[in-house]
Amino acid sequence: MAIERYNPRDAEPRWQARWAAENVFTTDNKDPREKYYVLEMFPYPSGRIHMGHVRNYTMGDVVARYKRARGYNVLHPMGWDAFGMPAENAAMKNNIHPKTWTYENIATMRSQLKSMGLSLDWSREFATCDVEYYHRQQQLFVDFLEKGLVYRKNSKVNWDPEDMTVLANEQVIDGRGWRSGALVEQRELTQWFFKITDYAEDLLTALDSLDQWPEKVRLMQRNWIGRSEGLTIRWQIAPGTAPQGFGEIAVYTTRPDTIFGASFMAIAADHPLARQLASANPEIEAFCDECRRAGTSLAALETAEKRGLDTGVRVLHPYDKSWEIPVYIANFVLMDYGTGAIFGCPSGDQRDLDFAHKYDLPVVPVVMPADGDAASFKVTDEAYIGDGVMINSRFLDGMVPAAAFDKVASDLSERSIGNSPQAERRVNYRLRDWGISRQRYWGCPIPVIHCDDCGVVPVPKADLPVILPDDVSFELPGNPLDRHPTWRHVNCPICAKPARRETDTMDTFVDSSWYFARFTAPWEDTPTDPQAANAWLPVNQYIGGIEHAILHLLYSRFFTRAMKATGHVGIEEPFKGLFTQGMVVHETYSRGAGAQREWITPAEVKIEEGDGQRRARMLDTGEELAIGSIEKMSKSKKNVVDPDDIIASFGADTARFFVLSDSPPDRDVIWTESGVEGAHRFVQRIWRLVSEAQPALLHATAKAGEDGEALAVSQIAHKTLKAVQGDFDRLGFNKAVARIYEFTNALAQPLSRVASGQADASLVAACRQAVEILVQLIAPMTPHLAEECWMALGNSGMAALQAWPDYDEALVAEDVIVMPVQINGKKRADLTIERDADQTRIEAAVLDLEQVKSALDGKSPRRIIVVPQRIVNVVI
RNA sequence: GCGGACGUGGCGAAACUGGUAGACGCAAGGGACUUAAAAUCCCUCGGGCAUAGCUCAUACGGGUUCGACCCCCGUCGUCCGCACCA
Repeated sequence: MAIERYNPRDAEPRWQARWAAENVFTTDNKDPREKYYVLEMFPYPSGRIHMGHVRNYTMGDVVARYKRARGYNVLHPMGWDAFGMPAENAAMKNNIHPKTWTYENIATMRSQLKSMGLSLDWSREFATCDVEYYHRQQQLFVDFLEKGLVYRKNSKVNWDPEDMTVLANEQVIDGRGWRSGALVEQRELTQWFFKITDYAEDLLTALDSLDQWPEKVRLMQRNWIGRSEGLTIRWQIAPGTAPQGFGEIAVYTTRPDTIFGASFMAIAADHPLARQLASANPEIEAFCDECRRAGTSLAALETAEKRGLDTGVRVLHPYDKSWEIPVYIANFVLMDYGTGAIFGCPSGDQRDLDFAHKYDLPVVPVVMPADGDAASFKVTDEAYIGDGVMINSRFLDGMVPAAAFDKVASDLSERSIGNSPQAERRVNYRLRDWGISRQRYWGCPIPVIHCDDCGVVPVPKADLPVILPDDVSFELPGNPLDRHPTWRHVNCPICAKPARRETDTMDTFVDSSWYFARFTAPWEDTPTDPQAANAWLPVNQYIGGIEHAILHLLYSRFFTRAMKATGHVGIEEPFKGLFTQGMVVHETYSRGAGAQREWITPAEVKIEEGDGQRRARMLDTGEELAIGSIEKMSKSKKNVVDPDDIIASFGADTARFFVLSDSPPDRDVIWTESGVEGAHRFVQRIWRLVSEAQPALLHATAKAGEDGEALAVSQIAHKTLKAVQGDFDRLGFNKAVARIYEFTNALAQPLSRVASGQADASLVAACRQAVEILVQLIAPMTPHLAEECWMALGNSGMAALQAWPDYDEALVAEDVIVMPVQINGKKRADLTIERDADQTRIEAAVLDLEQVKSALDGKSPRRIIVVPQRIVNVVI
């Protein structure tokens, strides 16, 4: 009988249509079953989906389908992170409206995602650029404003003078705008900020509770928040050395114990004292300007020389009024950390040491190793930063640094200058407040109005949404909202006099900081339905790229807290489980070299293998190409494989199965043509095995046999079921794939016997049950194939709706097991024995083995180690 | 510089809590079927000696243990994150 090859082009759209028609994946909030929320990071609608999306959404879909089978009420939604610069860039370049561009891209990508057969609840879909969505975001903003979680302040920003816009630090490359190439300026602008620092401590300590997050991500967030404990010390200025009005300088230090090693003080170029001095002294002014310019380029910091300028100002040592210390302006001191001023202890800090050498300042060692000799210990080229014992520090001598820290802290805290203590213990964070103002069109308008009389007035909720105008032009650089003829002119909501709208829009990271909450009730006219949000959140399993380890995931954690403070949710942590998946990478192909190098896309390349050689040739001309390194798929290297092409030639199931195979999901997976073909072979093989045996399986009536081959088939089926279940629980998709391959290999023989009529009724019955289990195991990964097989087996209903089978413990645990027998730690024999055999019985059986007898040669063993059900080791 | 992760066949990788190292897939080689090809099926596949079995082998050098890819110490290498944070 001729078996037709499985045809995904026919089967896949058919099942997708049926799932949609029967609303199989639409989620009901009122469903009483236990809830499970699985979410993948939503895509930016850049134009087309790429293989990274395929991998990300396939993993999430496996979890969703698996959890659904396990009886959960699963929420698995999809949306679009749709505001952002690329739409405006496209508008400027191609004269297409950002809105048109974005929604067209969404339409394309939506149909691409649908062709993957993802079990998504499309009824909850939204884009962040939908008025419906950003309306609610404006409501949130107003609530945050009322709660004091939003404020305005002057802030230094990277300003691109050509494009007339603010750039993020990442968009400044070597001091120039990434688009315009213009030299970036530092500008002071009034910007809106979210008070994320209010939650710094909480965001830090709560990381400990996120035990289903990768340790790596938690560590990155810990470092980003950057907590330090120290002391702010006020140093008095030596009379007559500083301009009027400056009597002291406050310094933040984490090492007050090293105070007797101080040999200079350094302040930032933007420190008030530095500014004051600069205004009266051109030399100082020039130096400060230079420091500011250098600060523009992040990359330059790596190599920038530590430089300083002696201001002539002197401060008095807190413990010795006769000890004067010079004050420098230095290019490495940051105004926005601590107090913008430091004291330098060259012996205990490499940077301070370099500075001291350069400007010939004293180097006094104050900490030495515990076993050191105070008389001879010197710091010359390398600062000593380790623990140890205090020296050259008067009354601190002999203490450990931690004790010296406490002594100085309590000492100076009790003294006062004027009415306040000379020093205070302080906790500092590296984390800055989140600046969200963007001088852009394609973003959520910040809903406030500037009135000359009433100041900054939030737009009343009844007047929301503030809708982006459609009639804007992109012919000129800058923010189109600024030059719109009418949009910005409104009346003040308080005094009704003419006023101006805020024309800045919000950072797009705001949009993605709460979308997961919106999915729980996207129909509400408030940002959330707190009841629904609390029922679904936190997201049980969030899946996305490691590149969002800090920004998006930290902002979302802050936002959830802010939403709790304003009554929109009752929880603090948005994501209970987080999984960061690896990238899809591909070999690169090219011809030519250097500047002439031309990259060739894999679709035009064929690979030849043999005799240990691997060659790449042009498909059409046969020209040999250079095979380059394996890299992330990117347009510039052209090593991109289009998911549409793969789905068209192999089907979605093959693509899905391939991205789950081979590599652990948190590591990069290498896309190879032969690997895809392997996955496709598997899909065809399953179909062939099922359809060849189908006529016989359809008529299986007997009970599965409890011995011989039928038992073996049942055992492997249930063992695989148990193992794959565990793999899915731990997101070990590559292991699940391997086990399913093994299972399939084991079924091939019995099934071919079934197909050719050589199997007895009990084997046929066992095979039928095993095949059904196989189909259910593959259903989360290759759902269309599973439906097709499920139907072929004569079952009614859809595979997608079947409950996960329970494995039979009796079939998983065998009565008789094979234990490896080692002699002196090396495997020498196998022992077949009852599973529950006791120590004595095993020892006796082992000593009876030929290999053991000959090794012992009549002697008795020194020891026999028996690990029940695992291994035996005979020590001779 | 600071912090972290990783290192296993030709390749991607398995190996539970310290218990048979290399499952599974890819590639390769050989064979069957076929006029032929595709598809499919069977065999081999870490190194060495030898083909039964022995021996070496999880980056390298030590250690702990009856037993180490796994734990400890040291060395080398790769990747990632942060980076003037006082």
